[in-house]
Amino acid sequence: MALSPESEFVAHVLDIVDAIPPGRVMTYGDIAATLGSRGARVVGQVMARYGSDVPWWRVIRAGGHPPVCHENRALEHYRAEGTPLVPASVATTDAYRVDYASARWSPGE
DNA sequence: ACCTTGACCACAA
DNA sequence: CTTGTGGCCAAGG
Repeated sequence: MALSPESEFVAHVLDIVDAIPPGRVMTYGDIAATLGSRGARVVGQVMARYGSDVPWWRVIRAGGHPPVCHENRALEHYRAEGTPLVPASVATTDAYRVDYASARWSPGE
């Protein structure tokens, strides 16, 4: 449910994600802000439904970690593209996290 | 017009 | 670190 394939929102989101260069990432919130909306969740839903055709691994959450159920797949892409990663400490449940401070990208850069 | 669902975000304890 | 709470937006029922 939610979001029609013809929606401008979907087209815009996919366009932005597709424009993210290798080794760079954006957060759902940043994409939403770029769209002029604060609907970070809507962006997530677009990814969930239409992300199959787009480099979704370059879209991460605000904390620097990829989608909860896709961290393993995303990691392979990150290694292949040379995305700056930060190895997590042994005491944390997170296997890794993206160096968001260095890898964050803005459209038109 | 109201309620439910989400690959979310930020803050507080 | 973990939970909880509230807020955000779009579409379906």
